[in-house]
Amino acid sequence: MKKVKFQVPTGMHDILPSEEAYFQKIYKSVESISKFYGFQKIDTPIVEDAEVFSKAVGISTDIVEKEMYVFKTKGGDVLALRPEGTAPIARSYIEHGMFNLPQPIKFWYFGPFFRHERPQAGRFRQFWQFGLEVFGEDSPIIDAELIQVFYTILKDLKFKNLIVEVNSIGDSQCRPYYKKLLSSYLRTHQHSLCPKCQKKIKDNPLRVLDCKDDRCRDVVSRAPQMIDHLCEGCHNHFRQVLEFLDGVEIPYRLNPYLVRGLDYYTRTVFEFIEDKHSDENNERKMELLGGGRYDALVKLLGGKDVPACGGAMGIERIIIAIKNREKEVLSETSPRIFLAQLGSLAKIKSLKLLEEFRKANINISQSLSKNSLKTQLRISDKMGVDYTLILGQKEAISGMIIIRNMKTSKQETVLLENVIPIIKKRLKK
RNA sequence: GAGACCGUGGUGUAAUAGUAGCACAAAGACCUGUGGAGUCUUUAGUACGGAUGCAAGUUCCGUCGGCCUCCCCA
Repeated sequence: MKKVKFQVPTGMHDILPSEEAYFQKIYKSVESISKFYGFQKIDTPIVEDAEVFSKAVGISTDIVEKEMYVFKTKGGDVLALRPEGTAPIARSYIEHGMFNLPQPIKFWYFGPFFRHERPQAGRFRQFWQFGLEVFGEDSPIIDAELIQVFYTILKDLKFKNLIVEVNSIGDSQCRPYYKKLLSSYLRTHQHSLCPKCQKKIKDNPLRVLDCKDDRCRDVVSRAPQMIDHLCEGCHNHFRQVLEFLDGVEIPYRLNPYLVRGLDYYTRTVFEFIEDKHSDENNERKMELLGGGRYDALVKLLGGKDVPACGGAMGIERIIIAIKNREKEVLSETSPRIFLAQLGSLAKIKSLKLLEEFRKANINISQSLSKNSLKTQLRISDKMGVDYTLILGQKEAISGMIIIRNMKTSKQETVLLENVIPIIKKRLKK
């Protein structure tokens, strides 16, 4: 082979068969649990009108401002590779008049998303997300149910020590007031903030809250908190969400500094992290999942005034966490039966037999192109099958077949037409 | 967008500036009647471009990638 000329674009990756096992495991888990809780699958295009995102996510957010892949089509449309999943689904909800369907309406999705960022641990330019969205219901039970479904999924994927961080960031009634309060507080302590945060005071004071700079944290720790300034509606809503979470015994932690980077959120916001009770290797906590309520989004995108709530989980991050935790490497389930053949008549009969196995829904492997029995047994051994069927010239002529137990090396000769029922029985043991 | 470190066959690793080697993996043969082993053979590499120098995997510069941090987020 000569020099490799092409390689995957920066920050993107091929999902090779060995990696695919992890995706499949996660997919199966999210699919069955989502379905159980009444979510329906939805897929939207990989690209959308760029304005869908600039309007929904916010024109001044990093995601839209710096990280979106935008291009112009031949027809002149300005499209963007989707950087997140909520806005497109809201668009679809509006476009198809789904507010005329019985509400609430619940969706789940699983697919690739794109952000032009500098890649690093658990962060890619093409990454996969699983997400849930609920439209048309403002009851706090929805917020709690959503958190519970995500929690159940992560539990199903064997996550332990999960902590849900929650906060309420208010709505259009109370947030503007709080923003003013916060920025005037911050302004009086401007000199003790990091330079970046000093700039944020004016247009996005909320972001100062989750700055990691020690100076800012100090100032923030004495700052007024949103939860103390919620309007009555938001306050009640949040209180009920917490009550429901208590009811289902989900471990949560109030984090008054939790704000999200997307503009469309209102009221409840949440993030899931895995609590690494400070092991010797002080791993940074990685956000596995994030979401919240976005009651104003549908209207903002031109629909009716429909409340909604949702969240999304980063598949690659889940996989990293699983790999950190489990030594054993996941692999796709391999067949437990191998068919070895010898001679041209046996080859022909093998083709027929394989088809019978397929119809009987039994996974069977083979290597028809190999002639040496030794080679075939070696291959079957490497695959780790339980039984190898040997169809040689003698057997092919007399209508028999050998079943070899690979563990005990014992073998028996049976009638060819009986082999499937016999194998079925054996596999059940 | 800023910064740190790194880049040798498919993988893992060697090579004071002086013959790019080893192991594993893979393919084939022994082997068309019985696997886990063996023997033999084969495949395959200094990311790319430039500079210095008799000589560069090794030094220098640039590019491209990887990885990690900041930022932000899933």
